[in-house]
Amino acid sequence: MDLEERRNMPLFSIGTVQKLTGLSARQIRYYEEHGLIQPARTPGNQRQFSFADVERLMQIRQLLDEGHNIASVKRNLLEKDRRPRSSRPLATRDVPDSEVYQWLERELMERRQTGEFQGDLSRFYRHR
DNA sequence: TTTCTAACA
DNA sequence: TGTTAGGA
Repeated sequence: MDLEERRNMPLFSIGTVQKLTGLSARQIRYYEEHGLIQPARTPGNQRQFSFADVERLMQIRQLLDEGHNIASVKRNLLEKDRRPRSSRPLATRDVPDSEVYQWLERELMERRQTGEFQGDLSRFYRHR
């Protein structure tokens, strides 16, 4: 199983992704309607998000925080999708999982400090 | 209990 | 975007 395979493996429910990204479930579903993300589905029709989906949603959140509207975010991401191997094959490197995990942890720590989490994820970290 | 779709005092 | 209804 290679890295890309792991990044695209469906693992999280919308509730988890909601906490991870700080976006509401409503927003997450809305972005899917607009083709910004395409999470997998369980046999029961429930969404299952991969690390790749979570990263993408975090990127959407970042753009939103920077003041972009949905249309702007949409253009930004669709543009990125249009040139996967064409204009960024040699320019882009594969991000190692270890780096992704570090990034995710940093994001989570920041939100925990700002009280964005209600302590439900605190068990994932050492209390010092 | 959580998530899903559809729709709007 | 929030929120609610009604079902899985």
